[in-house]
Amino acid sequence: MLELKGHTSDDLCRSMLERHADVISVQKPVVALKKLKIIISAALKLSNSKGFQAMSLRDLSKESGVSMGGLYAYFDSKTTLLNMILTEVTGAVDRVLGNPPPEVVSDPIEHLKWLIEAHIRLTEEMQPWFSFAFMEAKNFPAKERSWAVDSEELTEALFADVTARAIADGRFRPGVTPLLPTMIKPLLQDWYVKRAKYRRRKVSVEDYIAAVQEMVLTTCLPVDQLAALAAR
Amino acid sequence: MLELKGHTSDDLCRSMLERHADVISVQKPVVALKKLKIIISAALKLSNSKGFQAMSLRDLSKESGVSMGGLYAYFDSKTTLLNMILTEVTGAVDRVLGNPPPEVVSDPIEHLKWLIEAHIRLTEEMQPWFSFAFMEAKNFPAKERSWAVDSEELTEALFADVTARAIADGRFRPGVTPLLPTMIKPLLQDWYVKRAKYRRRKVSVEDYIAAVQEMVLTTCLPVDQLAALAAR
DNA sequence: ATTTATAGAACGAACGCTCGCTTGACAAGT
DNA sequence: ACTTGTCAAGCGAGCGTTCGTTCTATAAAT
Repeated sequence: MLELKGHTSDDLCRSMLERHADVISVQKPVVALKKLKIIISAALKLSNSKGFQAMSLRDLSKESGVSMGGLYAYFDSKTTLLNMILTEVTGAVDRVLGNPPPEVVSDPIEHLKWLIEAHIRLTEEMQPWFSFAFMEAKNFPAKERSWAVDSEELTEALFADVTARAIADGRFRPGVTPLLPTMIKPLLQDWYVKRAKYRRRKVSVEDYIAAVQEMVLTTCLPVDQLAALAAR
Repeated sequence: MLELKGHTSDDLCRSMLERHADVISVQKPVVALKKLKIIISAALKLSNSKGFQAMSLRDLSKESGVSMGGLYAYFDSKTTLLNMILTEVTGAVDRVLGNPPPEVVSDPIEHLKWLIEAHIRLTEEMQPWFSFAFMEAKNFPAKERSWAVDSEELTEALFADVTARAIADGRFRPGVTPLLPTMIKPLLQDWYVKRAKYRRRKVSVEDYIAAVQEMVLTTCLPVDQLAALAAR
């Protein structure tokens, strides 16, 4: 099974500490990491249930057990807190999807299947982070919003690249819709946007990965290869 | 081309006036309709750019040109305003998708294609309303949220029904993923959630409808029918 | 004259954020 | 061994502001 590394909440908070050392006034790394994890986990919990805007810092203080003043040792404004979280999410996407294992890059179809699996597994392990990013990125100041869009387009570009390579190599059915790379994204996003629904219906990650791969491949592979695919 | 009726902003606001006559204190229908249209359109504009929570009633007052007191002649709380809009959206979905033309209901595959087209065309014409519903439904009190989920599941149920009929009739490939009806929804939603992206890329409604139909049908039709489909 | 509609000041609550004070761990000085 | 000094860390009442909502005075329509 595909293994991904470096995005436990521990890893992510450690990365946040480094990235925002200028704004975080707590010096001792052990203390800082421990508290930051608590604060971020509380922030994700509250934001994902009522929205980031609707979460007041008093809510966050109560949920995390850190006082108002204490919170401001970890960020200098509520908007900074938002950006700190969003930055880690896009960072994780770039790091994971941008580094495919060497054995898949030579075959565009294997690469495509890997991208689908890696994306779904990553969002599964970082589920609250992705829900947060998806829900909140829209509602914010022009600056932050535009790079949220950029990040979305960057992911899509990975699918567009691999699709273009497959077409150039004659591995896809002629005339397959040019919208294919665009349409993969919403299928991947549904896994974390509607996570509760899939949990309720007992759909496993593996089920979902297989379903998306099936749908995408049947859309783009040459017709004469589909029988073999279905037979597996 | 498929024609849908009864969901211009005029129709929708008229319906809002009837449905919430108890809460709207303005008596003269002509005046009420005119102003309500202005208020709702301003509310959708502001909400879709900064989020419903972040839209203050002072923003809304300024944008619509209606005073604070004036606004409260049309709703008795900000939450009521939210519900008034959401109610019209789910109402339109039920009305349109629940009434397929007689000529398609006998054939599950035609019915499926019609559902896809009707959903995308409806969300195209009511785009700001659907964006609003999608973005805001999540962040709200248990009551409103649960029926937002219900409404989502109801739409999905229509796809599940028609899929089940197609399978019973032997019209689908054996072993097609049971997740198919679930996965159609995010494809349909992408049209209004990421409307700006598709506009920027000059993707027309017709293009998008065709692409979704292609993707769905290639996933579920028997392999020996796909060549014919591709040839069209 | 009476009803209907509108404007905008006013209100209490809650917001993000600040700041002076307390705490506690640890090292220096005796 | 004990006291003292130091400073990072944490606290929460309070600041100015803005929120949703209400109210009263006025204007318009009938």
